[in-house]
Amino acid sequence: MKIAAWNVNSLRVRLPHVLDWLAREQPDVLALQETKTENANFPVAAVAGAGYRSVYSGQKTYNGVAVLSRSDMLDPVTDIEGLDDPQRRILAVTVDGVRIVDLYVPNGSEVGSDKYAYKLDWLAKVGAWLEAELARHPRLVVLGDFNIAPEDRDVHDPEAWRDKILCSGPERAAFRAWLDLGLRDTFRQFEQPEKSFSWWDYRMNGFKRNLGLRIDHILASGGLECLSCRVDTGPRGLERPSDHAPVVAELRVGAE
DNA sequence: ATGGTAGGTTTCCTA
Repeated sequence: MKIAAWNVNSLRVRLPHVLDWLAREQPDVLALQETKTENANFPVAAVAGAGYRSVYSGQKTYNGVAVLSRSDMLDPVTDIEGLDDPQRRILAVTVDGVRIVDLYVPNGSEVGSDKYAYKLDWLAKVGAWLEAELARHPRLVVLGDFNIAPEDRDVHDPEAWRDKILCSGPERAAFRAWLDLGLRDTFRQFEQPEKSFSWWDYRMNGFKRNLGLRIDHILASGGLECLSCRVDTGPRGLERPSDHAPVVAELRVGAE
């Protein structure tokens, strides 16, 4: 299964990039974040024209997640017990026996802010749900925009970002706690170029100067073998790009 | 400490 995660920062604006990328990369599954599209306006027909089915959980203006797949998607879940959240950030589906959890983790704005407290609470509650989801589904993928750079090597300037949002100790601890549930960061299973990132600020020529962070991730459970994982920086260099690049992994059902 | 850019039922909010 070739699977990818991409924060598109408005699917309406990015639809041409997404359709071109699907045609070129031919993934089995593409998980989108920040679609910023109400369900009634989701571009189902354009996506179907590219050979993909759509499942989505959207809202006006902010957030929004969707999964595009060549195969049927079963048992969609958009809300979890104990998290009464109107923000559309979670979408789980099952494709070919693999449980796929598409997440748009809250940004958190600033360490110490109300949004930061919401982020940490969200991470704890979703983590508890993932633990149960892992017990139900030995073949589990958790992917999307985590808004967490797990380690200093995931940050272009670790000292400037020290204890800042996306890099703070509690955020990194929450990420590690998710790994400790039995998930692997597939990107780090392979040798990677130095300064590999998945997001670059639109400001200050961030992409051209590679002033990025690696905050988009594909985590896989022990029931899945990962054959490769990379960031495709190509779309970030296009005209009118998303500020994120797609992360792509090849998974195979393992022995477990 | 500030600002730069992008998207959105836009004159601020979010990232």
